[in-house]
Amino acid sequence: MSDEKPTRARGRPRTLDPDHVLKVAIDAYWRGDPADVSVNAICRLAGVSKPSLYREFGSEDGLTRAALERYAREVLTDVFTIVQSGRGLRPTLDALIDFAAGDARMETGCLFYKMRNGKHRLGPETRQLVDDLDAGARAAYATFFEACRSAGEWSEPPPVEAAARYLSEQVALAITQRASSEDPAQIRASLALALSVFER
Amino acid sequence: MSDEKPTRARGRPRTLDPDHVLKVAIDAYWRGDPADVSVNAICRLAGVSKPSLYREFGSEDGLTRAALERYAREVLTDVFTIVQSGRGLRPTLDALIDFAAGDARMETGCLFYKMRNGKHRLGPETRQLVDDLDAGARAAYATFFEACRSAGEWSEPPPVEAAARYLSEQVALAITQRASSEDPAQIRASLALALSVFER
DNA sequence: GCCTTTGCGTACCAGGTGGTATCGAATGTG
DNA sequence: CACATTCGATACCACCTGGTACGCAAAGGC
Repeated sequence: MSDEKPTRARGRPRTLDPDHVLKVAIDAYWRGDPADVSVNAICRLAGVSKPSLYREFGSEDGLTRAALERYAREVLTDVFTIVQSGRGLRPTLDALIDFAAGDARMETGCLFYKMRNGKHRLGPETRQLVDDLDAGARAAYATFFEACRSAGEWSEPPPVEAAARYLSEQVALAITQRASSEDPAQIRASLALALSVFER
Repeated sequence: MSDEKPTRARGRPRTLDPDHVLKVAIDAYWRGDPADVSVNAICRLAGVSKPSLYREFGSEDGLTRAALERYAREVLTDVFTIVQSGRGLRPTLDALIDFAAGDARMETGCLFYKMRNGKHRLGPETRQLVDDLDAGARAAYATFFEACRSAGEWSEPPPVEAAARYLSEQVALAITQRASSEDPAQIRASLALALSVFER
């Protein structure tokens, strides 16, 4: 493609900073409930006019999708890294517990889970991305259990898909609870209890 | 009190049927997401004018509170009955699993949990009722575990409060998942796995 | 017959939503 | 210089929200 350059600067130079807008949007969506944050609010917070935002992202759906995309790239990556680290069963589960119940970034919950909880309110693009991320996470968990089983670390009845679903939902539950300012210690204890089913 | 009578019929006789309105409201809230059902929609569905509804319930908060109150009286009661049935540990947990993963009424989720999930969107009265019901449920679960411990059926480490929280949240998770049309068999399997921590 | 009392419903309110038409500002190009 | 081109911002759109003012209908009391 020839338009990979920073685009011919012919007309009025742009003052809009899409990166900044996206940061503000992610922060606002993440801190509260995505469904309660309007584009007007984002514009106000980012100091940007509404038409500028719409020129950049096309629609509210485009904005939320871009926000979730970036969030996945910058934050969710860490979870995949943990799961794919190749450590054993117990160390990996412990690392997941640490992340879900301890990581400071999850203090107000997870933007992904917040969007997933209100999936029916999202636009089609964002909803699709949510579904893709969800499927990706479950797949990662499944290959993790598969590896553990191959390594002989785990030979209990639940099939890997069921275990992956279970692990995924327990982590989601724990992180979601952190958004309602519950006691992190109790959240950690509950998650540890839930994941103790993989013990013996 | 002397005004317990059907109220002096002096003026125009009322045609509004609060019972019917409440039924319609509960059904609409329950089927979808309470936050997505407006008073306008309730009025349309119930065939009632908005001022009539406001004369009866005062505000949207009053309506949602009345709906949740009745829902608790008619549906949630069954859960309390199960927990307080005095059966043993395993039978009670199995009955809870049956209810959460099998009961036809939970096919579209639980109105209480739907409201709890979007608690910040509720009015003060309804939110208070949600908190009260939540506390009541946890208390019931706690006394249940206490009884099991006294009966010598259960002597594992988790303190009763932690166990109560855990059980409460696992049941909530299972019922909430049913609202997203997931496979009931998998929901049941996940919940059974989660509650297997109380096994030995 | 009137008058009071009560309830119902139309038609409205202010405020917020996602989204856009339009005009002016700021640049490079001829 | 004038022009095309690109961007930004005001000011608007239709629609929906929770909530209400007000006039009319339907009854009992006198």
